[in-house]
Amino acid sequence: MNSQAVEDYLKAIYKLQSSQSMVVTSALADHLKVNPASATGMIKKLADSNLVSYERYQGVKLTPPGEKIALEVIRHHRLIELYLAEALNVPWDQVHDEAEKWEHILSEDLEDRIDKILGYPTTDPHGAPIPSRDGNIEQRNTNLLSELTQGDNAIIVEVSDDDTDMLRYLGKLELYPQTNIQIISISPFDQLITIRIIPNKDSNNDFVIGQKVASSILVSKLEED
Amino acid sequence: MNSQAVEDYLKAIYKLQSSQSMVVTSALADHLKVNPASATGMIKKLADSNLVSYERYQGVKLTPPGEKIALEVIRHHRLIELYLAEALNVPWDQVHDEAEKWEHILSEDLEDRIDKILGYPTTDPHGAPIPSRDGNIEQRNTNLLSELTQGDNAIIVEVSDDDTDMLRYLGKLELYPQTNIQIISISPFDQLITIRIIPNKDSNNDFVIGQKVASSILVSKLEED
DNA sequence: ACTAAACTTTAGGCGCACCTAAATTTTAGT
DNA sequence: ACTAAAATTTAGGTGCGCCTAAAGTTTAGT
Repeated sequence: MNSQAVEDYLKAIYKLQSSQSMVVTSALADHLKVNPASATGMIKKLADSNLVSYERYQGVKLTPPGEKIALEVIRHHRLIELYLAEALNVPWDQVHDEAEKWEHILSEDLEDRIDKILGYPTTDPHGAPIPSRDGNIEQRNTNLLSELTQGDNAIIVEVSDDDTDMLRYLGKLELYPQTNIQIISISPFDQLITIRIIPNKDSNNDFVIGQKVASSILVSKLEED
Repeated sequence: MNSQAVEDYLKAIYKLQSSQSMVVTSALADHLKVNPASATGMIKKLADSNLVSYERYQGVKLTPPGEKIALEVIRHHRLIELYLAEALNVPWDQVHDEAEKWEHILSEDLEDRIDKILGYPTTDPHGAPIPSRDGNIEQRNTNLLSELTQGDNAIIVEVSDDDTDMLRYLGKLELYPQTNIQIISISPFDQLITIRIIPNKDSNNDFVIGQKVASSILVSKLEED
């Protein structure tokens, strides 16, 4: 087995696993943009290597060794994203695609050098936690921005990193991780959300986002004033 | 055709072409550590794509488009080597192996960013010239250190970059690019070369190198005092 | 000029990850 | 509980770069 393919599959399973506890073949195939039949084939090989546990027609789940590899790749990916942003000034909407390529060839030695230069960071430019070298990853209590209700105060924790256009748009709106926001209102029927960035008292700067944007933002709720 | 394989073949042909004007199948196969039959197969595909010109049983030569790609890859390789050495403190005997992996995935955008950060450099850590973006590479008038004769003064221009152990050894001897040396003597029969590093007047620091080391160093002769 | 050795190419196969089409299993609606 | 639709797997095939073994070409020595 080619290790790049293995890493891509394990990483995809890891990401999909957060929503469902068992990842279904079609979801995996969709995510990797391969035919479901191809995913089945690869899944069987991964199961033979003990990287996933697999039940025919049911789905797939990472084993501990599979999860370890997934977390190593994710660590590489996020360290590289941050390094590209900090050291090479790559805009945050481009770092993901670059990191997708680099994550598979990063040596342990370079990983350590980058980690050190960045000062042992814990989150990437999109706010996602960087797993530790030994495979620990911070668990957070978050909500989708789309789940909030009128009046809620929250801090943006993380934005999804894989949609360049979305990221550029969020950048324009200045919706970065660590930004405090308040939900001013939610319109009935079409669920448009009016938001205010919090240090800003001027209601002229309120703006409206739709469901698609709102569900690409992870927040942590803050106590009301 | 997988582009990594194509790039590796073109780069290898470029390097071998400097010694012979037509590269023979077995030399290419040796360099790439594949079976000669495999090289033949790939050569045919490269010829079909107009990247090399090929005569059965005679050998292979880069076409202009093939050379352009080769020089782009070499530019990537050398920029990355220098970047790793300068920005990430990777020791000079390790940068080659890392660069071998990174050269194939470097985007134009990142290439430019790295080039700029390094101040548009013209040589890599081993003294090899970095091709320009449009594919020009400095031609030099050099000799192998092993070709010099007693009394010659010379400056080290370049050392071969692909032998980790050799590089570590040269580092220990402080034989870096830009170092001035003098050939003190050459022993008969076994051709051992006694060398002095030139700002050093103390003959106690003279040392002896053999043919293998001497032929991994490119020098430019200096006028006698 | 000939022949043996060295080199190169051809022929036939392999594993990889992918694909389409057909068969199987699960699911959801009545 | 049954059946139609949806999801999944199996079967069979592709291109890729690699391999070994056999056949063909060039070369160097007599």
